[in-house]
Amino acid sequence: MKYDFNEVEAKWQKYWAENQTFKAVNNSEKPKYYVLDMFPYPSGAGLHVGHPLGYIASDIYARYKRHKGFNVLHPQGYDSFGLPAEQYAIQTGQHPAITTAENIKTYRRQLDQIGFSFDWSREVRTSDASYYKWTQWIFIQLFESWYNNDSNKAEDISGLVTIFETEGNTNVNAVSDDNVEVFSAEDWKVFSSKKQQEILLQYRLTYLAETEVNWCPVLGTVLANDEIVNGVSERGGHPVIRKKMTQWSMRISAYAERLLQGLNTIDWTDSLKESQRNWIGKSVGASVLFPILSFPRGEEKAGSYTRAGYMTGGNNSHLLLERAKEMRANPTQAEAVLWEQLRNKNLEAKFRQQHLIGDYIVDFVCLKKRLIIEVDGKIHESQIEEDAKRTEILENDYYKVIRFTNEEVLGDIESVLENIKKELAQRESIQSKSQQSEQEQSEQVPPSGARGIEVFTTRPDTIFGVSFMTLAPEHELVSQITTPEQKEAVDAYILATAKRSERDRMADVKTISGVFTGAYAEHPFTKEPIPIWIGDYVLAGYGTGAVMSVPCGDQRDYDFAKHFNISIPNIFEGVDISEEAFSDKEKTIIANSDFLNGMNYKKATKRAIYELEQLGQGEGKTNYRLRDAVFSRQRYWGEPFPVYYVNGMPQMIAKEHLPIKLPEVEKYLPTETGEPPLGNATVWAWDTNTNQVVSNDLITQSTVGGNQDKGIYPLELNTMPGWAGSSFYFNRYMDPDNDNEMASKEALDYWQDVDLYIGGSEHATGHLLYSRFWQKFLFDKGVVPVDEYAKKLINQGMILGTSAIVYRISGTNKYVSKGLKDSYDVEEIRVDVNMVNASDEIDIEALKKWQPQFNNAEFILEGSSYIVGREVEKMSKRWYNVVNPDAICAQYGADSLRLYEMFLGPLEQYKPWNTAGITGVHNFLKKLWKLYHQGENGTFHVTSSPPKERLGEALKTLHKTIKKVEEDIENFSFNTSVSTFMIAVNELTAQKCKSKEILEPLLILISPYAPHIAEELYSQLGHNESISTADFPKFDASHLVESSKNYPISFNGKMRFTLELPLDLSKDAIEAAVMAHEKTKEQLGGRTPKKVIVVPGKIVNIVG
RNA sequence: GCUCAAGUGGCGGAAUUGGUAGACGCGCUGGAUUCAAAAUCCAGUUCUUUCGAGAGUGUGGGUUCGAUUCCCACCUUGAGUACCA
Repeated sequence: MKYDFNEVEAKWQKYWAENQTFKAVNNSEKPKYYVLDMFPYPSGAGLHVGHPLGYIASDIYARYKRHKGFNVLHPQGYDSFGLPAEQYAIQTGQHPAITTAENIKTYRRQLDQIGFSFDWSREVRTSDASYYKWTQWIFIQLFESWYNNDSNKAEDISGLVTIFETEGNTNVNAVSDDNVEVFSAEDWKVFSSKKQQEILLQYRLTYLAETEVNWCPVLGTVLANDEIVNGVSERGGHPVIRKKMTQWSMRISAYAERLLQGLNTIDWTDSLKESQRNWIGKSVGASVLFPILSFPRGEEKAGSYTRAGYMTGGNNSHLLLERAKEMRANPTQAEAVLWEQLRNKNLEAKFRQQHLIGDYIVDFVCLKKRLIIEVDGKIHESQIEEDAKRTEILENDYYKVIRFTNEEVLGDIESVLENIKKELAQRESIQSKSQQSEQEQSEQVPPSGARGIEVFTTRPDTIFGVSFMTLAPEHELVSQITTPEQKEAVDAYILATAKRSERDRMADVKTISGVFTGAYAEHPFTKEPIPIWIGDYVLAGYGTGAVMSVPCGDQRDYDFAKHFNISIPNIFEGVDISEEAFSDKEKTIIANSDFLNGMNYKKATKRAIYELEQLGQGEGKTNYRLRDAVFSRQRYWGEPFPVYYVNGMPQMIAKEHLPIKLPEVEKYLPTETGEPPLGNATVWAWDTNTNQVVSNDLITQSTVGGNQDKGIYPLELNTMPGWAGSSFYFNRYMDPDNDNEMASKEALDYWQDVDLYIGGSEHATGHLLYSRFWQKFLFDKGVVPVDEYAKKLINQGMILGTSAIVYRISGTNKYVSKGLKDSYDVEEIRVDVNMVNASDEIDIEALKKWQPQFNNAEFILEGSSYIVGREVEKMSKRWYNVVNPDAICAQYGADSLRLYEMFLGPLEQYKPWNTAGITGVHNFLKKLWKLYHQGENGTFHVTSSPPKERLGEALKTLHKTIKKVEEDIENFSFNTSVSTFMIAVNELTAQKCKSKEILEPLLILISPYAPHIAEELYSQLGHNESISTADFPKFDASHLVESSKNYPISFNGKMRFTLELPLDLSKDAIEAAVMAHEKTKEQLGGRTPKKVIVVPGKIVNIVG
């Protein structure tokens, strides 16, 4: 009987499908084991031989675990939302759902033919509404949550609202936007609903915010940081620019520390953990506030300012103060007149002139009554709008603003005063809590201004080494602090920086450039003025966009200081800094630093932070590089948001109305007005009465809130990014058909987490980070039972192509064989690898037919054949080096493909594919088959009564194999177990073993790797059940006990000959036996050895 | 630049509590079988060699009786990240 692999494989694939052999149950006496593959995006090109590598490895492990008595969950599905289907739709008009369904069909066929033991009953597709219902649900959960730093977890937003209602937000320790205003419970209660919603958005774990995003004009969408490679889009390599847009974001930064710490609890590869650590980018140090001295050195010293006191200006208060001073000195005529009346407390209220409130200078103010009086001259139209805005902001802060014109004041001062009196009488004394605390706070700030430049540093211990500060050119303070003399130079520099693209700036790191702003900051301890520079080596996007420059301790600062001749004070004991900066923390001893003198890095850091805190000018701080993740995409083929807008504020659709299905559109391109593709949908409005998606015509937006408001509102036009659906699919597999929950509690509690996850390392900072984030969130909310979803993760390496190259003699149609090419001037041309055999000879007839240019070509051969050149590179259509698994399966069978992919090399390694080598494993399978078909004419022949004489040897072979294969699988060393099988089969063949006692367990060992042939031979042995759950053979060490050892005898460490000796010999007896041996004497040539090393059971080494 | 991998025959690769380097397979060489080819089987295959032997795991040092394995320095390749303060 011949090994007809095609027939055998088809037979068993059918059997497995019909019997649902690999269906997992959600409860079992057996222990559970969850083996997961990263589900594929079903691309139009189908699978090439590189794709199944990880699936084969995980399948072997899953099958092995079944043999070991586990209830194994091994599911598969499709990450079926994505760009390529959409781009295909744009080109052809074909609906992405149709393309996707077709591609999935191809994938399924290709996967099936390789014989994977997937439980297809649990298949998920991220683009199915029944699936993305739960993607939408999780989005809503994130929206309804905030991150409480005190409990260190996500909590329900309603709890936050309760806190706001009872005590305002002063004591809330949450992860939120940076610029949240402080308010009291009273404040909160009188805020408009819209304002309340706006505030809550600043706390929610998914929030709508104007953010600077990576916009790709060609793709017409935003991209996440991890979707950009070298400044261009990962897909297609299109340029990417920065652009401000209102987008949904995910507050992943809230989880930065837990994402970092969690890495210590999971068994993932070091390189992958390292990638995530880098991406999170934790740095511990201090934030330090450097007050700004607005004047160049010498003109005015710190401490001589008017106390800012109750003044509440922002970062630029010092400048506004100057301006106010100026205005006070030069009042308009009307202002002067009115001030004359107000200053003398004629109205029994204290007024202040040209006073700073927030970021505004108001003409007159009575702080006690919060009444502001403005006197306007002739105002421009344009200013009316700004004044209105200003009034609104001030009124939000409980000020009342009244305005008079110059004419009114000058013409009829009495009635003006009368008006003011009236207003004063109506205003109660207001001294709100927040105002009080504001006052207290500002009383404590240093005299030189309420604010300054905040920097982040990891080396607060070097603070006495600061000799200048550097701001990013984009820093918001730059324009405010620059002195008139420096303005021109600074503007020119900013312009020059802005012109350079991100890429240029990255590429050119050597050129040192920067400009002095003319302004100075004050050192927190020495109170010395420090010049403030701008330079493009400081990045606006990291930390605060400003650094305290310590040239003696940081090479970039050092280079900058050298270049611009700034002093480089040395604050390190016994260190020479004449050539370069000294950045070693370990050896640091601080000097010339007042109270830090003599301390090491650790001590000095602690002390410096303590002293800064005493001054109120700094604190210990941890900074993370991880940014919040933008969650909106301007695409069609993605999950729609369960969101509609009332008054511009986002509203969530209740869970029971999910899923919100993707609407039909005419065109998949952005609309003419620049809206995302969903802007083309005509039925895309939410009816809050019927809770249905309805026609856009019904939207009554113009009368929102009014009598005509029918409760029908526009839906969100963006869709979710690719990583949304893949961030929880591993949980969904546990209970994929559940329509009421993402997965039932029972299913989640039973399966818990993934025991083994196999996939590519390219997802290190994308999918693998986002999914950990969602898992932790779901854990906080009590949805899932564990906060890390994958215990162990292995990255399979990539299988590379081996391109074939022919050499055309330049300017001719002649092609020269590889060995002769050096005598000619040639061009390399890649040709289809499928025409090349194992000896690198190309099939010339096939080549002639392959492309017309070869039709009449002339070939200069080596001997009788044309040898091609080889190049290892990524498998890709453009290199003609793609090998299709369909062809391999047809020619050699799935078992051969599986074995060969494993045999190529270690799983994690990148390795080239060369189809030629597959004959080796294919021959092995044929030999294996033969081992069971040694009867007449190759009929099946296995005996259950063992021939005594050879069974001992066969048992040794078997148990050696059991031991090795078991170790190999546990260590994911699949390549070596294939070798082990070959050795076993070679040995058993040599032994002419026909015994069932040996050949049956052997099949179980092989079955995870080559399941089809194993099933077939197993059934021929008389079994009616699938081999898949047969018990894994038990290793018995007693079969491997040896009585003697073939000792290698080495001289000075070089092995010269071997000597067979009994294992129970003593050290001395071994030495005696070796020394007595003829060859030993020969080697020594009469010399006496200095020393003889005997390691019983291992080696003998003779020195001398 | 930094971080993490990795460097072994013509090729993919094996071997690490330090103990016979090159398992297994491809390719190649020779032979058997065949009219011939395919297929199959057998033998050989790290390099050099004066056939005694000598050298050899990226390079140079070191530790050791003994190093592919441990230590130091360097080179090369791949991956990630990048003026991260």
